Amino acid sequence: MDQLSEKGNITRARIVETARELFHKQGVRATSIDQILETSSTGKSQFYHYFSSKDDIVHEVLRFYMRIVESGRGPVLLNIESWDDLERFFYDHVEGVRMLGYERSCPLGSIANELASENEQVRVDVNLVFGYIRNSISGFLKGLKSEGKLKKSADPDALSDFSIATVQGALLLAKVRKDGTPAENTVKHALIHLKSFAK
Amino acid sequence: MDQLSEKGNITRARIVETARELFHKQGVRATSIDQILETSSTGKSQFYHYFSSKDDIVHEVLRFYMRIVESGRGPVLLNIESWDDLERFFYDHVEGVRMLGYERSCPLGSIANELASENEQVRVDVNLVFGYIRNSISGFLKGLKSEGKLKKSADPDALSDFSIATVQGALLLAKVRKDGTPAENTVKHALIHLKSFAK
Amino acid sequence: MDQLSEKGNITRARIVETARELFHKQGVRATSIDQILETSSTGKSQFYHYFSSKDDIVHEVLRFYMRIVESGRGPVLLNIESWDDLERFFYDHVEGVRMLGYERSCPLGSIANELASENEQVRVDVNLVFGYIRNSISGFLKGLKSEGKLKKSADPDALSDFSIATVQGALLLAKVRKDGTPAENTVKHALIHLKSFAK
Amino acid sequence: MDQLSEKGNITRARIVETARELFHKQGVRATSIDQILETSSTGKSQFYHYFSSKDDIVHEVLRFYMRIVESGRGPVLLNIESWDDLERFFYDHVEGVRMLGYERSCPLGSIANELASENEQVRVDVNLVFGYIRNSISGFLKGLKSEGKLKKSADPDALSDFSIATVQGALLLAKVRKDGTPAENTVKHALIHLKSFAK
DNA sequence: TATGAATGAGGCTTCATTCAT
DNA sequence: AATGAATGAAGCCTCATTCAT
Repeated sequence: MDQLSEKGNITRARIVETARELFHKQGVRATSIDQILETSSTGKSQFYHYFSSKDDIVHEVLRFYMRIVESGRGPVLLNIESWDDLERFFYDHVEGVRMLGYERSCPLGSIANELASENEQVRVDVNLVFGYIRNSISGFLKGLKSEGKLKKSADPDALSDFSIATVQGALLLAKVRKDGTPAENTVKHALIHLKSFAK
Repeated sequence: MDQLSEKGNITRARIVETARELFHKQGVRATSIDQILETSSTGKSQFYHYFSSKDDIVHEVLRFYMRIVESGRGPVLLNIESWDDLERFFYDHVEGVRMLGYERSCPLGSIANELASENEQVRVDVNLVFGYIRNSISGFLKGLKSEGKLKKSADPDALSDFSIATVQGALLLAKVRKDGTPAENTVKHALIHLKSFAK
Repeated sequence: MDQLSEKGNITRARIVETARELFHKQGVRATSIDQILETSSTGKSQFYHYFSSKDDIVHEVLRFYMRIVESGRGPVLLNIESWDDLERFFYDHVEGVRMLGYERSCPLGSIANELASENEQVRVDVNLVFGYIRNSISGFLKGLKSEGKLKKSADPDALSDFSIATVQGALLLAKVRKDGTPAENTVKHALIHLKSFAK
Repeated sequence: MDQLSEKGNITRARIVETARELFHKQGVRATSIDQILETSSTGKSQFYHYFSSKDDIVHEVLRFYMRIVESGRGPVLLNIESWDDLERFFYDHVEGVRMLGYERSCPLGSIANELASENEQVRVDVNLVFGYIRNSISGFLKGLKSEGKLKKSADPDALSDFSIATVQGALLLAKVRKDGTPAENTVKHALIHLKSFAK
């Protein structure tokens, strides 16, 4: 019984993981449920045992990203506690797309871009993740500020948004150029700007 | 004779314009050819009289943006000749998505994000437009530099990439947040950073 | 369980049988997948559950003929072991098209004629069937030869090709004339010629 | 005026010639009117100026073959007046498909095979051509007979049908095998058989 | 005689989803 | 928990044909 349900969880996890990868690689609409099942070697109609619809698995994938982010187990450092961490936050992202040949941008940004206008749930889901990151960065900056290590003119929330936007734009530009240089330039200058507020 | 060919061009232009609008609103994959034809009140299969495939009309839409950009007739100031122009470049973009209720991001960025990985032509097309804008900005900065009005440490090309990326990221963030504030914060700081190189 | 899979197989077999009949009656290109499904009372898009494409079902139909030929369950005697068998081989074919009002020729020849130039798989598939028949006839003739019952000048392989070609030509002529006489004349003379090598 | 109508005739002839070639190469159904017009560099809708329908141009192509046959200007000797002529009749056909890489069979046989069952006009048209050839051969044989140079048992009409059928079958076999050998074997034996009636 | 825009039916194929077991 | 057959709408595209000039 327990074994079975565990097996189920494994199957379910395999489907989510495959979907996540395919959504990132080619987009949500370009990915059919059949392709997810084939790629994950899952028998047809297993899908509707675990998920209620395609929208549902998109939601699950986004929740998966949220869990990754919360747990800190992802490939990108998100728990920002120092200027070095913030630098890693930026460069981890650029390194991430470099490893994929600059053929993908941020998986969350992509999905949001594709679906946010017609699927409010997607927008909210992505917002949650972005919000978490935002809090991580602004928390760090607020800490600095309370320690008197940040200029008074610095607005932690605004600078967090600036950071997230810059990363998103950098990754998109890398994909369009199929080259990491513009992304590196972007994050480099973003960091220079952010650090200009340090005292 | 002239009327006829004009009529044809009108139909064609109507299809392109409708496609452009729908692609921006809901994405390319979410837009069916039938929907383009219905929305533009065009009889079925006129489409393939003017375009060879769906990819073809995507290409045409992107070429349309290129023409808009080259002619300077678009809603965004792209012919950058002063710091004020650069400021307008950033804020025109934010204003553009504000008018659409923050439900869309950059039409070019969206299409690239959705299709660039699987459609090289799309990537190249978007690159052309981005390249034009990049040249416009870096041209301005290079001019400043030759006049001694820009710090020597400033790299015009890198700063152009930074500008484009920030705008793209800002618009995406506006869409995800359904709110213009983060975008405004982003472009504000981008401008501060850019101007920090002025002498 | 068994019933289910049988039900599936039955659906599939029904599709193949209907396709086979329609291909023979009106040609492959003249037969739409929709027509196959309607005629076989199969719900739409069941088709792609069992076959990957139209080419695929053509392939399956040709494989069906191959199985018929190998199993000897077809309406034509193909297991040639005597002069009488060879005679029946010829006359079975003519009788076959007579029953269909001389409105069709050989189903394999038709499909090959229509598609072999653009579909190598079809050519290969038909070749396999023709090759089987060729071996059957030449095997018989070689047997005769080894028993000294065939003139030394007789070339079993060449005479097999001659037999197959004559049958194909006879059936086509019957269709063009909507009359069996020329086909009968053809196979009669083919047999006379073949028997002229008997000792 | 005259020039114009002549120009028209040239356009028309070009369309017919292109259609003839494409029908032979890939079949009638596989050839679209658009393809005919494109291949012949003819503006669209010129077609319906000269022909009333696709069936009509098929008819015209078949009438073209009839005229070729009647005029004796074709690549195949059809005016049979000697055993040598008959031999050439057979070998010209095989040589004809050899030059086309054994990728096509008889253009008339192909069209008949594809359409005769559903288009009576096509059947009649092909029959006319085949009938002409039949008369040519049987005329020769009847002449021989009246001169006492043919065995009494020989039936000129039956042997003509046999000749036509063998050629058709030979060409089809060449196409299926993508090799001329079986066709050569077939016509060789057909000739042996025919000559066996010579006195 | 000539042009090309327009039409609409239909072809092949894919999709998300449900059903029966 | 799992299987795969079944469904029907919809997607992209091609076709033969007609219209307007």
